[in-house]
Amino acid sequence: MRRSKTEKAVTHSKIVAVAAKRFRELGLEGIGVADVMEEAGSSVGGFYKHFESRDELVIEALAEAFKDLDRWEQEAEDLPALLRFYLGEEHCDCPGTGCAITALAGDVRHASTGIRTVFTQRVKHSLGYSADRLKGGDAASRRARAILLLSAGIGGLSLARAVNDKALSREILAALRDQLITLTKHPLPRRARTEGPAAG
Amino acid sequence: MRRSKTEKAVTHSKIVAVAAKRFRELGLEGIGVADVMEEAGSSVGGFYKHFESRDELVIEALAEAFKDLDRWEQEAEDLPALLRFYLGEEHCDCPGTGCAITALAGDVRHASTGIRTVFTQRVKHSLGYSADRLKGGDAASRRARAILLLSAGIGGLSLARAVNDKALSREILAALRDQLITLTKHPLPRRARTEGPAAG
DNA sequence: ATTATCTATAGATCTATAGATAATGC
DNA sequence: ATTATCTATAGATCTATAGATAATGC
Repeated sequence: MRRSKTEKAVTHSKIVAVAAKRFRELGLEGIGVADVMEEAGSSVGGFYKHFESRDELVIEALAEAFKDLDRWEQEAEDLPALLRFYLGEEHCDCPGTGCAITALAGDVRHASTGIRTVFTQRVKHSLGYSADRLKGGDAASRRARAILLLSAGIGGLSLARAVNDKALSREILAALRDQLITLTKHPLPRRARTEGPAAG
Repeated sequence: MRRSKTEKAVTHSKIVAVAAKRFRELGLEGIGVADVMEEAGSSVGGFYKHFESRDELVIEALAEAFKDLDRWEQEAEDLPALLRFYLGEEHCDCPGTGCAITALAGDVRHASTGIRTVFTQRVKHSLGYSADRLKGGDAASRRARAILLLSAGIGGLSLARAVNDKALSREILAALRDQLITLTKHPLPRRARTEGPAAG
């Protein structure tokens, strides 16, 4: 029954890989430890020799899922190409292998501090990535547009997935692809700075 | 122990009101039937004389929560005013009394068909509302911009709430208020229509 | 007689732990 | 001897139901 240390590491990786997929697909509360272990080819009892708690698995699974983002960022030719993928129908239909920020933003609000911290770091990274690659405008404009692009991408993909109507889902994706790609190239018209802190 | 029919209706309303608040605050799986009943001043056993299932409560609670959206839409002076509220710090800090689309978009993806259908209807309504009030451009431009505004609003608010860093949260809200208000007034520059179906 | 609500609980989860088993690694 | 994994289960949920209680409404 006992395996070697290298085999344990393989088991560990399998568990994290399954979790990284299923948490994105089903939500952070959508699958239990026992089912993750079974899908990884192990049984429940061994779980706590790999992780101190379920939360620790979530944190490792998040880090694992973020590696997909890293890969897409590295491989994308430019921001428009990344957006075409990000707002594409395949990405929309496969949350389990897709962006973990979008898949889990809603759940992270209710999660532990550790989970939220890992998530927050990745959001900061993604904003920096986009801001560095935007065309036109000054640094502040690019930073603001990065926020707009990320927000619209996350919100649009979340909507397209939540909604029960395929035509609407496709329409949302297409409209965002079109407009967000435009926004990578041109800054928005500057408007009079009437913004106070925030309206109640 | 038994109460009159009118009193039962009051009890029913209390249950739905508590659920409408707590589901937005804690997520659709974040609070159980027993706790909702207790907070409404009743006990678990009576629940299924009011609702056929927990799902039915969720559907009624969603409808109740959407009434807040109706009210804001009616009372807002114009779209910029609505956005200043929607992306304001108070709304961000109080999901329990805020927009149910944003609060529950992530959860709805994993919910039953009945829940998703009610949600979808409301998304369609909100898109129509925004499109009707946008300035500039043709109907297609306004429809597309309505999608962009709703997506960015939902995504930005979700991010601002998920993130662990108050400064970042505030920055996201401010950047979106600024840019989305601009987008209510001016159409985006038209770009060459190179969009195919969707990239893989 | 009907029924709105209550207490109590069945049955199905889910996280975490206990103890056994058998292979690794000193 | 140590330990990676297994089976089994404790203990804490959570949805839904059963049966009792007492006030409503015919």
